[in-house]
Amino acid sequence: MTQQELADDVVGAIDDGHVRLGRKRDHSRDPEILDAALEVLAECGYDGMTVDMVATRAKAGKATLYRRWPSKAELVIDAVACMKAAHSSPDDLPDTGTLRGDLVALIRPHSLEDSARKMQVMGGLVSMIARDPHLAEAVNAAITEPRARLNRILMQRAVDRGEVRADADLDTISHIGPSMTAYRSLMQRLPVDREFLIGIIDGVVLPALGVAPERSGTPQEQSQRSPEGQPARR
Amino acid sequence: MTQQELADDVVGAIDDGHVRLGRKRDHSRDPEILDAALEVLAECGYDGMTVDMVATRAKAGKATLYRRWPSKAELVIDAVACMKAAHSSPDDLPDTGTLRGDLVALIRPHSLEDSARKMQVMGGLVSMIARDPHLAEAVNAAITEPRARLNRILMQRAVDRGEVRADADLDTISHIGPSMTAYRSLMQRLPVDREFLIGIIDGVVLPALGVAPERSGTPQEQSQRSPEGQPARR
DNA sequence: GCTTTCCGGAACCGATCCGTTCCGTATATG
DNA sequence: CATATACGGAACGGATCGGTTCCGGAAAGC
Repeated sequence: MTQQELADDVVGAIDDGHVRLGRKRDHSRDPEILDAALEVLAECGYDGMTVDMVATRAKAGKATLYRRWPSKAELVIDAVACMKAAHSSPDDLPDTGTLRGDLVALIRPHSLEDSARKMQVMGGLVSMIARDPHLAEAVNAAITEPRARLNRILMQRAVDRGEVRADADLDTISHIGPSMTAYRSLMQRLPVDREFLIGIIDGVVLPALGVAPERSGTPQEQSQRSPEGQPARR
Repeated sequence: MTQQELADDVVGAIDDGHVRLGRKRDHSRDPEILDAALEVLAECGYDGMTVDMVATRAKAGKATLYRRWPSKAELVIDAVACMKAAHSSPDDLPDTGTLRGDLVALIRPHSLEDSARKMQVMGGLVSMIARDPHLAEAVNAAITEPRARLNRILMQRAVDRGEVRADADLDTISHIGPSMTAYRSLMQRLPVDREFLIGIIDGVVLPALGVAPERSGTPQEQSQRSPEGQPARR
């Protein structure tokens, strides 16, 4: 607890990547552990999650976890923070020429699944967010902000193209999707599927941006055109 | 759970208000207890709330609570269910002549405060909602649905007046306010004030309903009075 | 005034969980 | 092969909490 731990924290000072892990902890198993933490977090929520569950699922010992993180809270904060990593790759930015096309292009099975998982994690953390500003910041930086930023970028591009009104409140509008998705998923417990999201885009987001509801069929009129992938109009 | 409880549930059969509380539990202190439960729930969340806290705050003994409710979970469900009572009074239905006026009229200090409290309770229950369908139903019936219905009624009236498009998806649009309020309050931890709500009404809800912003220069400065004959609806 | 009933308060029990400690072992170094 | 290190696993200690039991006393009924 004293000299022992302090000595452990002395870095080996040689950083040639692979050899000489010498003194300091190597963190090589962090990803598995953090992933397991997120998994349990999504399933059981913060209070329902136990450190043993995480250790077991990561096939690690509880001691290993406590050698690396000082407490359950810090582990969770780290796990949340690491969600941001898998994001903001440039191919996540579609460019179909129209804002509607871009927004719809974001709806893919992988995206739905990823978003659903994030929502579950968020749901499990809500009650804790209210009491731990540090965690609140982590959630905001890892989940809330990236998602809104993505929308904001697409919308700003549309503004620059002259496709939408320049005076629209993008800060507010970029949160419509996340808000209604979270509410539907966590509070109403209804499925967040492609149909729902397209309804939001056509029925809420685009109108808020002053984009006229193009084309005959209003969103409500089932586009009996083709139930699955819409015929790529271009 | 068996004969004992069944016998207890036999009512004294005399309902002259004050005398002869005979066999059944009298429930006279239920309101204080349920209110205390909601208070603690809002502050600490479901898992952070202890039965002792509720008892202490209601100036009751823990035993009294367990005489009336079989478990913490049932107590919480009852507490949530009783939130619905204070609602749906007819004076909660403003009638200003325009939808925007009605929606704005709903924003009052009391309303903001009441809504904030409900959000806190909801936030404390989110992780539990995911795992207890019974509780999920209670939350939906007591919080989610009443709020959306109120919006839906006002909007439907506006539709009947011809103020908004008849083909708008009121089911979706009536959830915009609650969704964005919950997200802002619980996830982003930003204040839900009058300014924010008016921004939602003018920037999101009314545009989604096809009501042109009455404010200055926008694509079509259509007055909200003439509903623009829908081109061949249906 | 006496009895009955219920309530508030406190002690109690069993289970759970965080965080720590200990140990046998697998792996990497030399 | 010998040594050192960290790891997985298990057991432990302390604290908390759900739920139960018990008791002194207050209030209602006779």
